Amino acid sequence: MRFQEGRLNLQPDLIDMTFIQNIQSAAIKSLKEIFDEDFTEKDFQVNETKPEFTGDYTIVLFALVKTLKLSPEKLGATLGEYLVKNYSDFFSGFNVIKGFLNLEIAGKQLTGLLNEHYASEAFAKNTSGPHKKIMVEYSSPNTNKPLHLGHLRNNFIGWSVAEILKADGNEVIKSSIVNDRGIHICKSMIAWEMFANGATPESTDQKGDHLVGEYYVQFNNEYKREVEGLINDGLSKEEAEKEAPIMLKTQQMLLDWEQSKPEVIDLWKKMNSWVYKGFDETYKRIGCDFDHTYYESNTYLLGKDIVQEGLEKNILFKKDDGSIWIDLSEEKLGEKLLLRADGTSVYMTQDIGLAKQKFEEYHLDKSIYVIGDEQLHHMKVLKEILKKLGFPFADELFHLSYGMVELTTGKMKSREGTVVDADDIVNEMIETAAKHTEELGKVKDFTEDELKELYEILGLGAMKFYLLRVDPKKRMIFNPEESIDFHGFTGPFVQYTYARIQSILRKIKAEGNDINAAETLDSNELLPLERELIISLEKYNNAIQDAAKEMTPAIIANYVYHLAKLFNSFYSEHSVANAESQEKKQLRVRLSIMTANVIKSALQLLGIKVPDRM
RNA sequence: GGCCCCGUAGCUCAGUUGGAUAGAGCAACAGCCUUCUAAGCUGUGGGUCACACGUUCGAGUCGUGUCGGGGUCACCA
Repeated sequence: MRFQEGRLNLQPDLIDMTFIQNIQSAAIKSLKEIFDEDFTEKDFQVNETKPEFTGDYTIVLFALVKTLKLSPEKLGATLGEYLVKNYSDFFSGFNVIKGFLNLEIAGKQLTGLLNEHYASEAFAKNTSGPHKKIMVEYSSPNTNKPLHLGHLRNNFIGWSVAEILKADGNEVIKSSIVNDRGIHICKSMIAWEMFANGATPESTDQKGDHLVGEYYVQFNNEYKREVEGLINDGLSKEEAEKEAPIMLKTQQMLLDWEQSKPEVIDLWKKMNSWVYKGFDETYKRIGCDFDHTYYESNTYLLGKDIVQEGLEKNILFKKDDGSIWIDLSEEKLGEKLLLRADGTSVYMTQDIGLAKQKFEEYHLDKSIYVIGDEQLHHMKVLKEILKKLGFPFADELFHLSYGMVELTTGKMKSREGTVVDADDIVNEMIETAAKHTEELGKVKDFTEDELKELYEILGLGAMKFYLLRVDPKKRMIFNPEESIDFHGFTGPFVQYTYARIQSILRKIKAEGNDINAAETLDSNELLPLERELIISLEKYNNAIQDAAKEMTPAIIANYVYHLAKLFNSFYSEHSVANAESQEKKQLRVRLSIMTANVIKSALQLLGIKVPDRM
């Protein structure tokens, strides 16, 4: 955020910063001038002032007291006076309570911020930023079953983190690796051959991913049945699991696939295409997109040459049976197999190859993997192997791990069919949105299409906000019995605030006012809620930076909720259209426009759209 | 068993590099629509921040230990 030059008598290098950064800089400079002591921003804290005290920002003095050998009260008074005197355009007052120096930001500074930024839709987005090239891999589905609630969390987090990193000034490539081969894919194929009688998405009027998923479940039912039968015939559990005919058939199919047997490849292509079509529909609906899609069927042989090289350099070693390993016992990660005795590769081998390919293809500075936390160990090992193999990019791999979504009734398991299906839950949310909207009856003049669009905006808004407001790394519990709320700390709450602001602006325009009148406001007298709102708007910048640094959309969700909440208080307390004076009206119009812009922008980072009416 | 993560109000979650009397929403209760949309606003009740010790001016936050929950330690992906 920029302060207007000339308005603020800070040094030129202090201009391009947030309020907090400005306060830190001003304090450091003042301390140097008063006491001739050098401090950095890490030596003391600048916080927001707690509501029960007067002031906007607070400098915590305790840490400075030791060095300066002054009482906190004396230091606070000295520094406060100096700051207000020398930065009079920025600070209008101060008070000291115990070790806390509370500072008030000058009203002029706040109205100045409004004047400059209220109409900017790109407010707080970083355009001069680090410009790092970052790949965010997310979603990465299996083609043997439809997406469920856990995948939605992954998709929303991945998409949103990518957008947040863009807003923080980086170039971002969204990618996905489709897990389209392997024994699990063959399971659905075998079951389809055995039980489907040629059923297709068209013949059953079903989404392709759902159809294929059904046969994956059916495989497991049949497998279980066969194993039980064999155990009854006297086989041990292990033997039965190995000998079950359906499993033997599946393993044969995997071999046939690897040898490109035409009828297997044809079936594989056919069933995969059904799934892709289904996925595309879901992705489109939930607003996910990818700049590049990798397919495991193309990448599963990657990494073999790297392993050979590693062997030649003695970084890896060969066991008597010919299998190739890496020794990570120094890192307390044990030994890890990289190539089987028969020369075929494992999951890790491919990940090594793909990591390298990504960095080389895109010249990345950083590669982020949005993957569930059950793979923390795998990703740790991957990173360590790459490091040992001498790849400099190893340090730039980042596993953005997120916790499982669990149900109140227990874990979701695709194999057992105990999942909350992604399409189902999205449909439910949209239906709920429709129900609420109809009950309230505020948009009776909407056309069918307008209503449909509104329901999608609200239903998906509720859904996305619900999954994104929680810190990704924490696992979360979902109660399928209770539908996701539309009141309180929710997407629709924030969307509602936006819609109400649009309503205000419509009214003011309808009265013949120009809401973009060019005159500059110079009011120094702001009411408490007006002050709080501007200060809250200013913090959007911090929210983006923090969210990008921590890679968590939850920071944006919390920020925008608090902003909306604050605006709602302001809304019920003060009138915009019937403000006490023309000047107040102008101020509040700008405040409303800027709030709406920031809400729209922040929700956009979460993949949530805003309605003009609801 | 080894390693990793988590434990904050009845429930779901915030709580910035340690800072002032730990905050929201839901649920409960009480108010507020003749005034820009009540999907809203205002208020009340609700806490041994799992437990113990330690570090220090100060600990929900850092350290050690204990208890409880989860994950992982595949020639699966």
